[in-house]
Amino acid sequence: MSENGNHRIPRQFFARNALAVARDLLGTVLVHESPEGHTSGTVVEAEAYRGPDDQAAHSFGGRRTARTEVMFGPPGHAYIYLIYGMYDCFNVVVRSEGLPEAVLVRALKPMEGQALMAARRGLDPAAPRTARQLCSGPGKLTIAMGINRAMHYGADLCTGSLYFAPGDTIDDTDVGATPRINVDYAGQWRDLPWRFVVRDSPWLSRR
DNA sequence: TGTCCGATTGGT
DNA sequence: CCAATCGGACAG
Repeated sequence: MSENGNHRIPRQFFARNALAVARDLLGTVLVHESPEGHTSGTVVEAEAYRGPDDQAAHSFGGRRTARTEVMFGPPGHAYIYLIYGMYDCFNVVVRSEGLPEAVLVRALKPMEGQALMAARRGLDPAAPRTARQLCSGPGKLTIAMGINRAMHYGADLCTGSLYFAPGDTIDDTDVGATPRINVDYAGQWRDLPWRFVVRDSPWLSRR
């Protein structure tokens, strides 16, 4: 369907290190214009992954395989991977070609198309607690937004139907930084505060 | 080819 | 706390 005023955040925005992009992605709006309908949500939680030095990153050690290939390409494309054999996680490739960095989008505040999101998630759209469960985790938001690896791996987020649009500007005082979730295997990188959140947002992952 | 395990989630 | 579930990474 047609858009009114929404425009895509330009590739230049993503051509920076993962920490800067993860922080600045807070407040922007992830939009997916899919055949089934239009959904969108404001980013409230994102994590930075910096390969090849970052032991938590899939690109650690310069690991370049069919899965991580897109991380080595130009910024502004989707890196999507299957986790635990069940869920797809959505990342934006950042920095520049040859430097495999990415930002994992972990939670959104649902905006447009919440009924469609609930349907995709198999939740009762009328239940009072549903809104909170729609996009409060990386595996949940891909389902709610209709994002999957078959359709979106490597997708150009600056030209296609899946993109980020400008949204709220989040002041530094409203940004929290904590260690990333579930990266206990990452040695000294485990405790780095590379998870950025909108402070006190009710839409974050993990209750 | 075989084995191990995960950037998660939802139920016990 | 724990099972679900399967592709990727790597050893042999």
